[in-house]
Amino acid sequence: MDAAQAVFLGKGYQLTTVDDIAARSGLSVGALYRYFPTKSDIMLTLVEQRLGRTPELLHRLTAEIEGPWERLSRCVEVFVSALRVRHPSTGRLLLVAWGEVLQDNTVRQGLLRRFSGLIDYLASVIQEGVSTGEFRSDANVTALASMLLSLADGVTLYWSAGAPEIDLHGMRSVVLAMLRTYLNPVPIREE
Amino acid sequence: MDAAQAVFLGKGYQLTTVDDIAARSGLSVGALYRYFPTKSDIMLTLVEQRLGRTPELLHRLTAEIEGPWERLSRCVEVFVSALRVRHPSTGRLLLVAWGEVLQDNTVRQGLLRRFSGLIDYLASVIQEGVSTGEFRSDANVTALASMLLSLADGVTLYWSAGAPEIDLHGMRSVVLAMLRTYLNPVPIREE
Amino acid sequence: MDAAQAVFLGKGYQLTTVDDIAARSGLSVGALYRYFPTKSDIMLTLVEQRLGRTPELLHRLTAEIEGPWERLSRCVEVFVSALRVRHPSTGRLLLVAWGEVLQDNTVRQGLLRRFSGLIDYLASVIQEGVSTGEFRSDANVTALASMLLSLADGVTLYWSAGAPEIDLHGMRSVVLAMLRTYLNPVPIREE
Amino acid sequence: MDAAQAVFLGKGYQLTTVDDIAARSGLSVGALYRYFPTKSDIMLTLVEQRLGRTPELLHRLTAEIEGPWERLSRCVEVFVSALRVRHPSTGRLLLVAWGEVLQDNTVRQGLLRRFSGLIDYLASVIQEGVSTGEFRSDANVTALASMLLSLADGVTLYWSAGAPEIDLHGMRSVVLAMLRTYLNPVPIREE
DNA sequence: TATGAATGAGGATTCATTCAT
DNA sequence: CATGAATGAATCCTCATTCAT
Repeated sequence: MDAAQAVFLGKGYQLTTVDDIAARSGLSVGALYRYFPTKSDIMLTLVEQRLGRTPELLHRLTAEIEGPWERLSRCVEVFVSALRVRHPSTGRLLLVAWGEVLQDNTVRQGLLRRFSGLIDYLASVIQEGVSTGEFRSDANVTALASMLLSLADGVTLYWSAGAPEIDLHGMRSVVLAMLRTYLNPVPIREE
Repeated sequence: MDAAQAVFLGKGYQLTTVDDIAARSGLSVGALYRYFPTKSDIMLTLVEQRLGRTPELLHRLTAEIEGPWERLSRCVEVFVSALRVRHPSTGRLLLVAWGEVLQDNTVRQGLLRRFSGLIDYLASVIQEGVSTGEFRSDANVTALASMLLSLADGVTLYWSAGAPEIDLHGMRSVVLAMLRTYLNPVPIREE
Repeated sequence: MDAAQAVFLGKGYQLTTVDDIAARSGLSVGALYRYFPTKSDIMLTLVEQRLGRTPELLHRLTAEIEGPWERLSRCVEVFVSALRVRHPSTGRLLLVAWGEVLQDNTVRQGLLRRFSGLIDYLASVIQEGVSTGEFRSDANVTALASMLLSLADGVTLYWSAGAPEIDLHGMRSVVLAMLRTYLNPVPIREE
Repeated sequence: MDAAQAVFLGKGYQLTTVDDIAARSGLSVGALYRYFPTKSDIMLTLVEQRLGRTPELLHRLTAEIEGPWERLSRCVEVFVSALRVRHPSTGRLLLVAWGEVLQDNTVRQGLLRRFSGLIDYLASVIQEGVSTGEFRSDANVTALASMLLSLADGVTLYWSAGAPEIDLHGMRSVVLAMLRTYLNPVPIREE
């Protein structure tokens, strides 16, 4: 049923009618309202299910990688492949959700929670590198993490809005290169 | 009159009524419709006036700086101070505009045009550095430019949505440091 | 089950949903519909059970009193104590029922039947007094009976709606005094 | 516009659609909502215009009559002729209003205000008779007034609901006779 | 026989847009 | 040129009633 996120992706939240969702889902309006007290709650649920779980998903997909650098670069990979292949619609959903941030506070909370969750995880990955001495010791861990996340979401927005110039692979290389030179001035070259 | 963008910033586009705008602007609804054929056009005009001019504004504020690195870092500075001090409401406007991307194609075009404009300028700045040999020669100029822009807009979104953890100054430092180490592996150290 | 009249008394007929009734009664909606074909029928049954039986109830409570005057004044007493102590909720139910009179013809019939029944009984009581010569011979029996009943229901309405100024006991005294002086100009004084 | 009370009288408040009112009034729904923020407010306005003014209307029609008894009996006359000839629809409106008492508190307040207003006036009329010695000195003025009013409204309800047995003229005579014998034990006989 | 999920017509309300004044 | 009342389609949500299990 939640797969009726399709409708949101097509027209955005406000232009989507509850009737649209009902039609698409095969349910009746009434049935829909049995499970979601409000149109807004459908959106919220979507935000929590599809977007709110991103932190733990990222964790699951990268936690077992050994070595902070490998894990960090894996995060970048995961992001790129999610955007392009795995969950392209999640990117569009993020776009829809951002659109509701000003008009719906629960959605806003949901997005901010996702933000915090991802920051925390990224920060922990970087912090580990710093602790083991693999990354430069003067790195501002939190700032770096929020930078990466803001970048990721900014890319997601443009990508999902269909910006033609976005060269995902080029950007991935640049980011990885920058991270490496910044975090690992010399040693990485030896490996 | 357009200063009635205030209303959009407060409630978002969809929740704002034409009457709201009229009331705030002191005009009558009828008068409003003399100048804008459609509610959507008010938004579009806003997007073009306030957001579409960003490229030339950035150009004006940084073009006279000498030296590619100085100019590039100046861009970062300009961005941070615009967000925090100069045009904080423009950040929120960007947020509102992103919200309409899926529902209003002209708004989408406006945003993408702004994107291209900014990319072009940033790319030209970087390209100059590469050409003069000040920046590493293998830099992917376009990818770097879109990375910076995506980052900037991602930060703008979270900042305008009120994400508490955003440490603008920390991020600025990190970005500058990363850019420097990446673009200028050795020479910068000599300066 | 019918004790779910409680819900009607709280919100009125229209604002009460069948689900409310089901919840309050402990039955399921389906079960409810096994016994009552329609929401309206629940109301109708209530009207008949609780309001329609008023005539025979009044009869039972006063028929054995000897003497027309005593019986008539007993009717007044019964009314007052029913309203205040015995069946205050029946008063509210009458209020609810009156509200449906225009929208539901069966309810209307029910109320009018109750009206006739009570008129008939009151008229018979008065008629007896006239026949035995205890009451003035020129009394308009029916008009007097409907007057008493209209008065009773008018009082019930205001009382059930929570009119603050209603002084039930004062009104009882006035009514009794008026009835006595009117029906029994002189003789009653001797008794 | 308010003449669209016709629709309420026909179907009752709840069964009447805002569209019904609009159609009947010749306005569009939107226009209706320019003047009344809510369906409920239409009703409330009706209650205040048509029912709330009853006290002052009664005052105007009877205040100039000389003599308390004449004025009191004039009140009864006015009531009867209003119900039968002058404002029969106001009677039905009262019926509709009573129906909303439990579901709409503002309507309830309106009715109670009307009640107080009428009580006050009737009480003042009676009190005058008591003061001049024309009425018995031990009369419970307030109780008598509320009795008369409850009676009037009770009659109105049954009359408006179409109770067939209601003999308005008979009741008027009975009430006047009762009032006279009660208030004026002896002197009236001289007239 | 009981359950309660499903139905979907219906209703109050909003709001972009028009147009007579 | 300005005004703001009027329009009415469109939308979210409710709830009496049904019916498969």
